[in-house]
Amino acid sequence: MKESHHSLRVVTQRTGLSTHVVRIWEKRYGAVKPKRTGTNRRLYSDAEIERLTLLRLATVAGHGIGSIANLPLERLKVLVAKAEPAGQAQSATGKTLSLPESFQESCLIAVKQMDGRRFEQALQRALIALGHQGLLRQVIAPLAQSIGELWRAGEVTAAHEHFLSASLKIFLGQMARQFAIPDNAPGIIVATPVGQLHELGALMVNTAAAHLGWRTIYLGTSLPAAEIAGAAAQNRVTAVALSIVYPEDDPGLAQELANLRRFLPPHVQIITGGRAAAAYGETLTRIGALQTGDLDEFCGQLDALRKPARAV
Amino acid sequence: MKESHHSLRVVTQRTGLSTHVVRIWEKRYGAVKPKRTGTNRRLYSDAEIERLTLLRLATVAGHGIGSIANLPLERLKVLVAKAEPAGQAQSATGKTLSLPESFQESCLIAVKQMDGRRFEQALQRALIALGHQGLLRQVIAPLAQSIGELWRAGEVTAAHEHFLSASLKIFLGQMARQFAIPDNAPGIIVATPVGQLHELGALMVNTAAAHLGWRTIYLGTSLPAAEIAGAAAQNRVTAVALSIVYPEDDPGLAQELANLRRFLPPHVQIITGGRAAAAYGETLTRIGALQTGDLDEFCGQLDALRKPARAV
DNA sequence: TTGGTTGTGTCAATGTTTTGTTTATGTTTA
DNA sequence: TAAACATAAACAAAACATTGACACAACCAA
Repeated sequence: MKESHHSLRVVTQRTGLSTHVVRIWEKRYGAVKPKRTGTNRRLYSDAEIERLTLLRLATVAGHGIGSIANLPLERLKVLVAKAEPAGQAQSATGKTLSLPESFQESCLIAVKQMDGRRFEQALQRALIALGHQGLLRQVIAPLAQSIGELWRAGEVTAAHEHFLSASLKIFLGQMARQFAIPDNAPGIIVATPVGQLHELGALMVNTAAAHLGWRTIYLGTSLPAAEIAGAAAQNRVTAVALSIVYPEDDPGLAQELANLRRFLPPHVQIITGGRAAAAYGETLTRIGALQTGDLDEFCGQLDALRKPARAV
Repeated sequence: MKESHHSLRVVTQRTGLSTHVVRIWEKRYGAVKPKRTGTNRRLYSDAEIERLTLLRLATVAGHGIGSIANLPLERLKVLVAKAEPAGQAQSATGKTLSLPESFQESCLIAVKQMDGRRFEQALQRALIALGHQGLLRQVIAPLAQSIGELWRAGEVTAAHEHFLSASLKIFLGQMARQFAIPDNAPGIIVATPVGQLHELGALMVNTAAAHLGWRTIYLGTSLPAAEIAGAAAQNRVTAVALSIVYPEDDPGLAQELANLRRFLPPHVQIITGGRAAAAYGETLTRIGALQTGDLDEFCGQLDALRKPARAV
């Protein structure tokens, strides 16, 4: 039982709600009842943050806050879980295993059946149980990896892989949009460089950055350096994140990366990640790009970047 | 049990009906009888939402609302399951006072600023004003076309085009999943054949089909014929929709299409559309594929297919 | 054919309720 | 001292309800 306490700022960061809304929900509807410090500052528990997150998801799904603010946690989860699909019936599962493996399992089953609705429900449940970061790291990332292995092993077809990829793209894209990012938040461009067609990694990065409160500008795959730089200048971003996954030996890519560094304003940080990023390590080091091994590390780097990036 | 109560807003999101229609169906035909809050707001149960969903699907299939509004749930399910012949052919009303051009304009502004949030807001407003079909035909389709022209004219960069494409993909994907589709609805696979990398057309088709009450299985781009056929067999679909946009002279594609026809069960209809589809017209005719010029036509063909559709 | 009737979806006007945002003013923290 | 937090009140914008009217297609009768 962790009884950690968080400030309002952390709450807004993690729920995507504004400070005003959090306070007014407390005052008008008693949605949460945070403890106070000796000097009257609010202190939120993890449970309350989860509750606020669920409330936001439910309001996005169309429910009025006034009519759901006092619902018990379980009811909220039910509301959110079947928010998107108007499906009914399947309440039978009963078991609420919180193990990431069980979520991967149910996702995989849905993918094998190519059942988009069930797949999304599984993801939604995982989101509720594990949170945004947990969903990304413990379910989606392993899933994207294992589908490739299953395909090579002949257990699933390319169609299943396509299905997973297409479904995940939509889910991730929509997930990143759910956060209320203030206009003065630091900006980051997310894309893949020319020749890199693998999109999932970029979308995961995009979602993670949005969850940390960054204003993300997602530009998809295979974008030339000049275009990235142009977009960076137009939007005054703090960083550019590139996902490099598949071709490990593209000679043009090294050149492209060097160009990007030259075109970009010097204060804009380049961050790279993905399976094939290490193959271009030398170039990346030379141009001063941060290299990221996994999402955890990426989040840490974003947090570090955030401090000095106050003034826009 | 859980006599959960939902606001009118939730109903519109889950059924795809407008608030006006929901209210008028209640008033004129007593289609549902929602409870009220102390302040006279309507409160719908899950059962009523399901009922309204079925009613919408039945009206789309050609039934007059006045003659089916009072049918018991079971009868409605039967009606929808084997969408009977009745009147058919929804004609487009066409006239819209809030001109679509203004929506295109505000969308374009958001794209030029690469402001994802504003873009989505603009689309959302257009959705409310024009409805699902109107949004697709009068805003999204023209938008996707005009961005290409603007790019060739040098008024926007490739980054803007990427931004639009990435944002639209997410929006369309999410739009398609909002409808409550019964499990016994006829299925359709949506994809693009090998070599066809343009995804937007397929996503629009996917959304339109979902709105018409089809159970869609979206598989993304560049899928080999064998894979499509495999997915079709596994999911017992009624049709396969292919979007063919860019390479107009791919000799492999004709072969691929012929293979698809051979691999598919004979009763599965192939429907093709997209700018470059006509270039393969001869092959398409030979394999008995339906060729679609625009979304309107596509919707008509889906309606026609529904009648003889027999879930194996 | 014409002209009326019916069924159906949409729109406008008006008032109420709900909800998010802003303002004003004072306190705490770094 | 500047930025973040707190409270309360006021403001503004959605969303909702109700009524009445209108547009348009389909159908029917003269």
